Amino acid sequence: MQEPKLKENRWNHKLEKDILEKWNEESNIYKFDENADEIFIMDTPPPYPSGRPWHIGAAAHYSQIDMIARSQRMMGKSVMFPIGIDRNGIGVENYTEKKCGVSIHTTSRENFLKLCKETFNELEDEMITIMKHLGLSCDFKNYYRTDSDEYRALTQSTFINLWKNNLIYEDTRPNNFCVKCGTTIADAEVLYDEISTDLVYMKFKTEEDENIIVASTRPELLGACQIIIVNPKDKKNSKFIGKNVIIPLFNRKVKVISHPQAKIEFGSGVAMICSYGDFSDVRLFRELKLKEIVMIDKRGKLTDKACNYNGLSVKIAREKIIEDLEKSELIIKKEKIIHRTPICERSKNPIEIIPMKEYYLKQLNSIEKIREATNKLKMYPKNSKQILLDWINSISIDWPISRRRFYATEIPIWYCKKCNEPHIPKPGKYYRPWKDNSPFEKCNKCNSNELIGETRTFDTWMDSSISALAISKLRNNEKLFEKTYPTSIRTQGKDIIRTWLYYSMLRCEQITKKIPWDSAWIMGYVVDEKGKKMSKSKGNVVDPIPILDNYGSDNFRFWSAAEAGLGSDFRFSEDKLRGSSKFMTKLWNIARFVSSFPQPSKPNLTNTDKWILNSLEKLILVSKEAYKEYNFFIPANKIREFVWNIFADHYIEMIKTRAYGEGNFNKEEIESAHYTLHEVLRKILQLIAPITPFITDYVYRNLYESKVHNSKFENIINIEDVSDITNNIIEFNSNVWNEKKSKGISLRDEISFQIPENLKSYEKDLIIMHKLIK
RNA sequence: GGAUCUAUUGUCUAGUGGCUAGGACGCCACCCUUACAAGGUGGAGGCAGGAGUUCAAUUCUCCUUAGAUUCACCA
Repeated sequence: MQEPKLKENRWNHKLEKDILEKWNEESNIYKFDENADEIFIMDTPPPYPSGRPWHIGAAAHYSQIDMIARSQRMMGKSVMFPIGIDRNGIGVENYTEKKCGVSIHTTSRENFLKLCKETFNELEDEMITIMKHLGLSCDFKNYYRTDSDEYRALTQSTFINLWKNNLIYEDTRPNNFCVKCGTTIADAEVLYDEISTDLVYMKFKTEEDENIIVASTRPELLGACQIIIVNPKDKKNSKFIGKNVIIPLFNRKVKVISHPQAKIEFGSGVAMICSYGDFSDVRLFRELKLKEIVMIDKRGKLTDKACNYNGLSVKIAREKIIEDLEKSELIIKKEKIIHRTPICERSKNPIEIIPMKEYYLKQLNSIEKIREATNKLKMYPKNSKQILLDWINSISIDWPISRRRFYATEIPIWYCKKCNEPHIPKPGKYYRPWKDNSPFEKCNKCNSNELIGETRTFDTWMDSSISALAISKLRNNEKLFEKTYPTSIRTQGKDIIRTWLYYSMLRCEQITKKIPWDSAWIMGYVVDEKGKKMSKSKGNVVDPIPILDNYGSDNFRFWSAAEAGLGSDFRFSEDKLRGSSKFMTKLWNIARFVSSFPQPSKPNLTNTDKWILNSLEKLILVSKEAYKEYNFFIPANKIREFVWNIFADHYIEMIKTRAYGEGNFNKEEIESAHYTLHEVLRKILQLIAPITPFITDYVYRNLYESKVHNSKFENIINIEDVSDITNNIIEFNSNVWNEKKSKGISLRDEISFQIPENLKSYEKDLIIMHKLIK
C-alpha cells in the first residue's frame, strides 16, 4: 500500500477550470484529420442568440452532442465537430429594438445593423463561454458565423444557382404577414396560440328585407367581404342561398351561396368570406375565383377600401365598427370564444394575411424526393421521423424567402430602373445591393445605365439550411467537400424539425442532388420541474450559468445523460443534479482507493478477479453498442450501476483484505487484486469519458500518465464467461449482511455461515470478507 | 377530428409471457467499517381502469381514462 495519488476525499468541480486551461493548450488532440481511415462529420446546430439567459436545455443539448463526438473518437474515428453561431434574422432584430429602445423603421439601416451586431457579439460571448465551460470538444478556433462575408457569400451563391435553375420566382399572393416585424413570414415560422376573442353576431339584410345573422371574429373586415356561405344541409339558413344580401355600413351587395365549409353548429351557421381573415378565406377566394379587396396594409392599418375606417389600426377599427353597428342596432350578441390564432414565432403578434410581392423558392416539385429521402434517412429515435413526414405532407405552397428586414443576408439582385429587368451577379462574392454599387454597368435588356439594388433580405433559414455545405466547404475546398459530403450526422432539437431539418434537406437536395447526412439525431426538450415547456414568457427558464457554477459540468452532463432516454423530454431538477454529484464523489473515491495500490503487470488471475473483469467486459459491450446508436442514457445508467452496486459494493469489499496484503494470500494473489483494480478503473474511466470528460481526464492523467481522451475503448479478451454468478454473489453477501443484522452483531464480527457449492471458487475472499467461521 | 408516443412506489426511471418487478432521489432504522457519513447495511413503498388471448399477463391484443407531441379545422 502506498499514499493515494488523489488526496482530497471528494471530487472538487472547481478543478474543471484548471482542466479546461490544460485542454486549451492541448486542443490539437481533437483535431480533425481528413485523411484518417474513418471520418465522422457532424452537422451541429449553430445556436441562435435571441436573448438572455441561454436555455438550460441548450446546455444539455450541446453536452450530448459533445458525447456523440467523444464517443465516436473513442471508437476510432476522426471527428469533425464544427461549431458556429447563427447570426441572422428577426429574432435578434426584435431583441435589439427592445434592448436599445430603437425601431427598425425609424433608425438608419446602417445604424441598425451596427446595433444588431453589437447585440450578437455580447450574446455570442455568453454562449461560447458556456459551451467551453461545458467542456465541448468542438473546433472553437475555427468557429463560423452565418453573418460572415464568407458564409453570406455562400448563401447568395446558392441562391444564384437556384435562380439559374429556374427554382426562384417572384409573385404577389396572400401571405402570412407580421405587422410588428413588418415582413412576410413562412408557414414554418407561424405558431398558434389560444387567444380569447369576441365572436360578433351581425344582422345583414337581404334584398327582400329579411334578416340574416352572420357571425364573425373579424368585423373590421366587413368591407372586404365578397361572399357569404351557408351549409347546404342547414335547415334554418338554406332559404337564403342564392339571394343577395347587403353588407351593413358598406352597403354593398354580395351573394349567399351554399358551401360545405360552413359549419351548421358554429356561430349562426352563416359565415362571411373576406380577403383575408384566415387561410380558409384564401382557399375559398382561390376556389371561387373571387376578387380580393386589400383591407389591411403592411403597417397593420386599414386601407382606403375601408372608407370611414381608413388609416385606423386593426384593433381600433374593430372597436369602431362594432360601435357603429351597435348604434344602428345591427349587433345581436357578442360571444367570448377561445380562438386558435396564428401568431408570429418571433414577435408573438397575431398574423395578418396580406398580398405582397415576394420571392419564392419552389419546393412543391421537390417534395416527393424529400419524402423518399426521409424514408431512407436513419433517424434516432425512430419515431421522430413521423414528425418530419407529417410536416412534409402538409406543405401546400412554395416557400416565401424574401423578408423586409435588415440584419440578414441580402438578396443579390439589381433591377434596371427603366425596365425593371432583374440582374443576378456572379457567385462567389458577398453582395449588399442596398448599399454597394451595381456590378452591372448597363441593363442587358434595354441598355439603360441605371440599376437599383434590391433592399430585401432572405429568410434566416436560407442561411442555416446550408450549414452542411458550409462545414464541408462547398465552393471553397472541393477535395474536402468530396470527402466529407454528405456528412455523417445531423444533431438537433425536436422543435426545429419542420424548419432546420426540412429546409436543410430541401436546400441541399436542390443544390447537390443529395441529402446532406446519413442520419439525424433528434433530442427532446428539457422541461421544468412540473413537466411544462420552458419559455421566457412563462418565466420558468433556468439560467445555466449558476447551475454549472454550483454543480460543475461533469455533474450536469452526467445528469443530462442519465435522466431520459433518447428523444424523450426530461425534467430539470436540482435534486437530481445533487444525486448525480454523489456518483462523481463515489467514482472519485474508488479512484482514490485504487490509486493507493501499485500497478503490476498481468499475473495469473484469481477467480474473483476473473469474475469482475468478465462483468466489466459485459458492461463494455453494452455501452459500446449504445454509443453506436448515439444513446447515452444506457451507458450512464449501466456504468453507474456497475461501478456502485457491483464493483464498489461487492468486488472491492471482497478483495479489500487481499489488496492490503493481509490474510493468508500469496504474492501472486495480491498482485492479481492490484492488477484487476487498476484494470477495471482504467476501463471504467475510458468508458464514461465521453459523458464526464473532466473527472476522467484528471484521474487518468494522475494515475496512468496519459490522456483518456486520446485513448480508444478497450475490450477484455480471452476471459471465461461467468456472468451468471453475479447475482449469486450479490445474494450471498446480502444474506450474510442480513444475518448479522438480525443477530444484532457488527459487520466486522465473526459469523458462522455456509458457502453454497457454486461459490466455492470465491471461498477464500468470501471467508475473509465476512469473517466466516466453521 | 387525424397521427405518433406514453402510463411501473412520494418523485424520476429500468425491465420481463412464469423468478421475491431492478435502480436513483426522498423517507425510516441501525452502523465512524484503514476509498467514500456527500458513506455502509437493512427496511417501508409500485405495474392507470376494464375486457380478451393464454396453463400463466406488469409484459401481447382491444376498449376506456389521463397526459405529451404533432398536423388539420375553427366565421
